[in-house]
Amino acid sequence: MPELPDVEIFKRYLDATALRKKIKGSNVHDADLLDGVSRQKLQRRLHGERFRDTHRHGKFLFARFGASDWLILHFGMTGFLKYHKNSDDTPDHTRLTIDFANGYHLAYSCQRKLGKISHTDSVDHFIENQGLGPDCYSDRFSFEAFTQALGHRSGAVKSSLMNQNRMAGLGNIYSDEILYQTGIHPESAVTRIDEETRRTLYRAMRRIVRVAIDRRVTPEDFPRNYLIRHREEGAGCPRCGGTITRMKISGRSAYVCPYHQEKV
DNA sequence: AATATTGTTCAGCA
DNA sequence: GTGCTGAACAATAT
Repeated sequence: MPELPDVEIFKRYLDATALRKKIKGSNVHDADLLDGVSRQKLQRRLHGERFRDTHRHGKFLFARFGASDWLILHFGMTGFLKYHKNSDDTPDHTRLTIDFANGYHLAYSCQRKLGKISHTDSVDHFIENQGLGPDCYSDRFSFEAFTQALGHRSGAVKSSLMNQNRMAGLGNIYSDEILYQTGIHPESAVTRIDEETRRTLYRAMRRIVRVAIDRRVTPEDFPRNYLIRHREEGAGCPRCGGTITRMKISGRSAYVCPYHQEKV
């Protein structure tokens, strides 16, 4: 699940639950996921602190504790958070637990271990070092910034939308959705897309991310004519009566309605 | 059994 | 050096 809208929901969840609660301790259950920080260092630093502030950039969630210590969570393909009291409610595949003085725990679960747990004292430096492009849902991400991020790329437009170094936040599901709703074939070359179409693409991106967050990324609550509700081979396209097909682009499955998504 | 799955990274190639 | 593609990574589900 975790693309930008999912991570935004995780951020709000953390804000509504674990923020400002006193941290009694923490436990990194699986050191495989640690990136650039040792288990001892992270556990020692968290001890006795509180999360004071959160931030999201693309698919990364940052939670500040202490003066300038940030816990960084990336959710890979299967990560999520759960704030719970009873140990019975601990999710399967919990890789990190943070224990609060009020008896609650924040669990970070990640079945497929493709997520990352790290630490930084500067979010800006982390974003820089990671080579992340601007957050594609930020107020500052204007149409001009979008145009610049796409650049004059040679490859398929879907690959550029998903390239975190150009703009951060979109993954396989939402890049498909954006292209589906704008009627652009995912293999279209970026350079062949004219300004008017690019503007349509930009607007669709902003709208779709907003709708996804508003609906709490619950697919059943998405409008019925969204691709996400019909994301399987052979499904009927609710916009034109065509048939949804699957194809490989940059090693990922792209779902497309070839009847109304034209290659340009 | 084979193949699928929302993510990133890195080798290989043009 | 640049930029793109596809395999690899891990753990299931179908």
